[in-house]
Amino acid sequence: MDIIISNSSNIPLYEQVKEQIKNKIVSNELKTGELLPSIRSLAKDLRISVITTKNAYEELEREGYVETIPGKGTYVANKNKELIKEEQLQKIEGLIDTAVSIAKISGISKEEIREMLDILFEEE
Amino acid sequence: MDIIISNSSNIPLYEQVKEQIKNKIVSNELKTGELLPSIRSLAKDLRISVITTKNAYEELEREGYVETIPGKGTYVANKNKELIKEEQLQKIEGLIDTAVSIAKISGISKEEIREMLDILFEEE
DNA sequence: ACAACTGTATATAAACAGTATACACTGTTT
DNA sequence: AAACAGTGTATACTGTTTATATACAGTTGT
Repeated sequence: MDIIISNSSNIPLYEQVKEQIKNKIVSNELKTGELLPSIRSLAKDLRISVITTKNAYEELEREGYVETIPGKGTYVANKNKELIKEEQLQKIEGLIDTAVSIAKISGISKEEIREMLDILFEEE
Repeated sequence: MDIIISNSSNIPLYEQVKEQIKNKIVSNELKTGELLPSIRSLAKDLRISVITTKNAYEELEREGYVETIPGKGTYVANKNKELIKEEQLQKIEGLIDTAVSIAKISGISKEEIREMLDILFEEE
């Protein structure tokens, strides 16, 4: 499982792991029913503690993205695809909303943001 | 000074205070040389500790937004306006960038984001 | 000098992030 | 059935971050 974590980031390790796995589920790179790497092997890969990977998996389970069976492993859950898209839309709306707030405060125009959007959408 | 803080937010108190004061400086609601409320009076207003308001002011000073003189008070610093705008632009670019990343992962189109941008820009 | 205001320093408590290690469950191999 | 090698779980500990109370020190006007 290719996950890249940064120790110098201000984002907690378990959250970096959580987000990247969530992304793989949302993008369908990880499909429903698929077995995730064990917390141990993932921890060894990333050179972090077993407990940290466990925390990541626990949060994913709390949010309904995975299901874990003691002694067996952790599997991608059958989460409603429409619900997932709705969550992503809301996340984006939140980001755009703060961006707009900042723009208004500092007198930045809508066109400047539009340009950023155009450029960033092509680039990646 | 009207600042609204939420105890239930996941954002630390000192950071909520810091951001809102920074916004007032960026929007020129607080002008260069102006005296901020004392850490004590602000703490009393917001019903938080003196140390917490002090932490907020310290960070603002570290970022060059204010200057504080022991025994006298804390004043809005004469920070380069162009530099401030540059910082705000970068902050917005970061937000749009993550929004675009999420959109690409979950198959959300540029048009959907554009619509959000239009709506949010009119609303507020 | 004193009173009333400023910011500062020290010590403490609680929550959070990350860890190591010992424990318990599941499945396979013998 | 016993042994083993894999899975997740629970406990206990360390260091950092967030927030606090309280005692200290500088500035100003009377």
